Amino acid sequence: MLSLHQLRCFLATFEHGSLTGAADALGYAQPSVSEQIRALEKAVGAQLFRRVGRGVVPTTVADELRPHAERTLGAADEALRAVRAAARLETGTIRFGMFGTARLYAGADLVADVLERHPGVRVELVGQNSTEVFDELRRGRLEAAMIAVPSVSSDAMTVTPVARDELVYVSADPEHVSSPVTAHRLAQASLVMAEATWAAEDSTRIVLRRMLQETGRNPRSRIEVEDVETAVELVGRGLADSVIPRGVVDQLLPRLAPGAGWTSLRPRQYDTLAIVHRANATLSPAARLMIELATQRIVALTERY
Amino acid sequence: MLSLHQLRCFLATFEHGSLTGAADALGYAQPSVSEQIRALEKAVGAQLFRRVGRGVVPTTVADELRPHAERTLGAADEALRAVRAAARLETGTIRFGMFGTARLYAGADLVADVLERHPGVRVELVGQNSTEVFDELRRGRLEAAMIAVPSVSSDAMTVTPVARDELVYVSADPEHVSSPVTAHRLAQASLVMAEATWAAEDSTRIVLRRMLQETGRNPRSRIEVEDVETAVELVGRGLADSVIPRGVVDQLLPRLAPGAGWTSLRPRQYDTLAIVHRANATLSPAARLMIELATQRIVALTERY
DNA sequence: GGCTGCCCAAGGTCTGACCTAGGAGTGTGA
DNA sequence: TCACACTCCTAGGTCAGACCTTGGGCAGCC
Repeated sequence: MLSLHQLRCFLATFEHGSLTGAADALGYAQPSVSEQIRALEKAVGAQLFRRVGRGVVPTTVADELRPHAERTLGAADEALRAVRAAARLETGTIRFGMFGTARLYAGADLVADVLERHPGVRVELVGQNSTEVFDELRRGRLEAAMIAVPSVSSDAMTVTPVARDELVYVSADPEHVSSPVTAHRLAQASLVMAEATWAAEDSTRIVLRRMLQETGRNPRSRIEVEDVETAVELVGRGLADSVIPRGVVDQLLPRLAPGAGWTSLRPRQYDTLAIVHRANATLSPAARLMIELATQRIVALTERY
Repeated sequence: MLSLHQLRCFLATFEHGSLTGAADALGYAQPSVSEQIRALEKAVGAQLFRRVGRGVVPTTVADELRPHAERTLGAADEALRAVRAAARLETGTIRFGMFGTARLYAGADLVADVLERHPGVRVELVGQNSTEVFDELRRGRLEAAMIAVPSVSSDAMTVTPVARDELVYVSADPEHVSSPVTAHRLAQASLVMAEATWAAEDSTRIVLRRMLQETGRNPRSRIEVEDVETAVELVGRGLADSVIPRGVVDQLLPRLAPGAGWTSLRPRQYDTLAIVHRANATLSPAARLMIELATQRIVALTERY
């Protein structure tokens, strides 16, 4: 069986024209190199050197092999170099999970933070929705993520809360936000909710459903849209009200719904922002980096309230 | 230390998403593959797979490694393929030594013979002069050769005579070739001799010198030229006479010296055409091929006389 | 909750990669 | 021409590691 070690010995021997010289250069005893060459000759099925009194002389078959040996060793070196660079976060890809709305107020800054410290890397922020991200984590396709969880609990996952974000009621009608919104009023509201695809599992809705269960009603939305931006824009046009995280309010309301206002729910409701990864997993440097930077960003944004 | 074996296991695991699957595909037990992956991870200094309940999932570092691993294994395969093809005489170079005049009457045909049987190979017929070729052989740069030797004898070389070629006297003056030329007449002749560079060691001259030693004279040439063609042409113009192998007479006289004639020496003198290679050397298929074909050609040409 | 499938860990065998020591051949210099 | 220097090979011994089998733990599925 062919091996890189044999090729290394072959090249050294070829260049020195001598097994002893090659052995010295490689730091081995001469018989060791001799053995490798013999093994290589057996592997390729042809004599590579003529043993001629003083030293050895490559055959034409050796001439043929040499460029291929160099290419092979070069490719192996390159592989090692590339992987080490990736492991040191000099190149390669950093993949991190993040749910849709969190990405709205921390995503771009987080990516900027990473790129500043590690200019060579690619960054992938994956996941539109918390539960989707959660699933990727369970399957191991994702190492760690920042997600919004209504209740902090899991068995196979380690969930580390880093901040909480209040869910607030937004509306273009000043009367709707003149005082905190109770469960009763919420049940009657005409709402637009984002993340249509994942409606049933969306974290915000789970919170709302739990709130409304006390009144014996089911939460109903009048409009379903895919992204929060659209939802906020619809609120701005006065077509519906919505419930969104407080952080998103600061980020989107001035731009997309300048006339709208907001108020708390009563009782106040919160999404918990947490770092999640598989239990018993040792985290890679890349994951640790992302967790640290994401936490800093989220905490800085949410502790102002 | 990185090894091809590790890369093979890595790729199989990557593709199957499972150590067991990779082990089955490679024909190993699962713990063996597991061990290789662990060794590879240690070698590159990064985790390549997350062990996640059912199966394993490649990390982004593994994504980075994969194309390099494929390139490396591909290059190794290519190396093996190229060398095996060269060893089977499908590609690569065949190098064979041949002295100047022999090449004149067998060279082109010999090359044609080789190319007909092995269309993919390159052919190198090296050596202008017998002694030069002999030296290349001693140094191992050449595996085997057909050379002209005045006397068949050597210590470190195996010399196998395959034919002999008579040395004949050629002249444009019919009177000079009307009867066999004795040593006495030869000593007085005005001669043109080829292979000026190697004058002292040229095989033909050694024969002549030995012949003339009996008369107590030294051979003297009036003209020295590099190649036999020029010598024959000068003979054709009547500027000098010469002594050349009989085979060359048939080949060159009609074309380069149409008016010239030839006669034997008295006593007759011969160059021995022999296959030479280092003693105790096992010959490669390429060398055996060249020896066989060259012998056939030379024998076919010389046995007519 | 049992079953299956997958991984790791432990322990044993055997190949092969390495060493040292000694013998044979060749080229060089006295 | 002889001895020395240099190269290669062979022989025999050590040790790492590549492979195996067996058994245990954990996740996902019926």
